[in-house]
Amino acid sequence: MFFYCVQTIQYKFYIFVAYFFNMSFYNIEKILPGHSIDCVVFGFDYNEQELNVLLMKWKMGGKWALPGGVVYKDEILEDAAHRSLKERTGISVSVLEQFHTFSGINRRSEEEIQLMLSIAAKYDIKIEKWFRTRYLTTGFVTVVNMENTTPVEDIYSSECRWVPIKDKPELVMDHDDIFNKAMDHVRIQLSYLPISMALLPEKFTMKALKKVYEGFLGKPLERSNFQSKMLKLDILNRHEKLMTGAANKAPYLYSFDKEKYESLLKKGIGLFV
Amino acid sequence: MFFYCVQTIQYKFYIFVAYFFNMSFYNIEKILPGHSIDCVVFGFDYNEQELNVLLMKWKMGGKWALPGGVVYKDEILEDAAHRSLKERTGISVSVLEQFHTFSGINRRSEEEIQLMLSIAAKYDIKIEKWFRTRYLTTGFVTVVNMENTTPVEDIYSSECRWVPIKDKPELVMDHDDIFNKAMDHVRIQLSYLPISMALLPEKFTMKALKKVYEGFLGKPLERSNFQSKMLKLDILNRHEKLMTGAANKAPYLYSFDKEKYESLLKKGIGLFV
DNA sequence: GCCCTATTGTATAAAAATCGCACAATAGTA
DNA sequence: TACTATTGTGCGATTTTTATACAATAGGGC
Repeated sequence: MFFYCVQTIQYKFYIFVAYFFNMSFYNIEKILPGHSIDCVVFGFDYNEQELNVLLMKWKMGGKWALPGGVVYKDEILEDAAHRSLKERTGISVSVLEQFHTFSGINRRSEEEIQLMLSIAAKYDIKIEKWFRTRYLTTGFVTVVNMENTTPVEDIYSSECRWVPIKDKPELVMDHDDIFNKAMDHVRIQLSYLPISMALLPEKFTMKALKKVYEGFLGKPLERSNFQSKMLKLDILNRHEKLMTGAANKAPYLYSFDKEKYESLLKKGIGLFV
Repeated sequence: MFFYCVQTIQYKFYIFVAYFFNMSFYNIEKILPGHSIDCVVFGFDYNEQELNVLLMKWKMGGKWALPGGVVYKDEILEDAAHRSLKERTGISVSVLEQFHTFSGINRRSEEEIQLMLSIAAKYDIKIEKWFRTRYLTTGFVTVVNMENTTPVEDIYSSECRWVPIKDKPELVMDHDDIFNKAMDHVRIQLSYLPISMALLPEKFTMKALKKVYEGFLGKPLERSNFQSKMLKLDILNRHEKLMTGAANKAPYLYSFDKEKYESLLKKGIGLFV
């Protein structure tokens, strides 16, 4: 026991697994069985001023999913998350924070298994047992500045792009649960940390910052009070005005003061803290 | 691959593993390989008015550890945590919340492996590979009322008891990291949720409630303001006075109003909430 | 019983934070 | 030049927080 051995499996099955998990034949023996990671990457669309999430559309089955991947035997979960996200979407992020490990017995529904099997039948390989293999997955979350990103689909997905969270489609497996839990996680953090720096471009308007908060909180905030509250935190620098071409007063651009921001992050803004 | 089979292993090795993991011979084939759980159980000592943590002392090696255990193939992590805690310490809790999954490559230090091997040598079995097998573990945390508990060691531990957190000894493997992360988790929760109900007896003094908060926050709070803040939350009922025999004014006893407590828990007490 | 001590419950003033609304400033348009 | 939509800011009213004071009181010592 505990010295698990890989059973003799047909070459075709290897290929199938490689297809499914974006791994070369060589890497299969390097993966840690039974555990995967999934990433919930939030981005802010500065033009539309709304919150987005990074999704990919699986070629096999055509459903949308969070970008995720396997963990290698010599890799911690955090590294697996960074690597997988980069490999599968082309996006590198500096911070990925784990928020929950999902261990449902049947994370794949029976309908999804049947769908996969009907597709896989074309490949003429026995994969039912594989689809029924239990995988735990650890969810990671991060927020990034959409502007600097160009999501690229990998060979196992037909699409990879930002989707406004108000338009989020139903996701595969238990990915909707993962997404919702990520929202909760960020919402709670927002109450005691200003985590919005990574979401916005270098310079941004106060309106955009407010939209970020409203996006996660799911409710409108009072404009002038939000502004004064943020300014009073003393983590913003003011720059030139932004001429939009609209017939109204031009807003100032702001940026985060990195040092002050970091020290406030450490301190937190809590009830007793 | 992915159909893992248990290699032929000597009977003695089975026994050893059963010894180590508190499992009957039969259960060995039912466990999910590679993933375990560990529980950080906080209790409040109403007499000494201080925060404690539930620890067990391993017979093998004599070091202290958090109570933990394996996960069965047909079990989610949450159930595994409840079952393991009950089996290994005799303590049943209503809520166990996961807070982090620890995936370090070498969660067991080289010294610990050598120590275990030197002890295991007496059993005349090859176990080095087993001790080097990688296990991820998910940390769970809960708070309970110590008064109603009687920790009982299992056959693999020489002791199981409450330890004041100020006296916490060094723990095995990465259990100190797990403990610290649990403290952080509760401290953050404390900032937006009154989570102290489970820690205290039915009726308690305001002083005890304050000690709970101070225990997690690690800093003193102002007495009268703490009192008025708590009363203003409107979740406490006041009862008869407690005659301690001390030469001073007797404090009232309080209890949580379950309904109001639950609704406040749902609502939270946050910055924008 | 009478003073003393340590602790508890509460009141309150001062300071700070929050909230709602008003209003001036202004980039562009008609 | 008037008008519109939006932004930055001021400010009083209200609420919350903080620090401190003080009365109440259970028991001990005499």
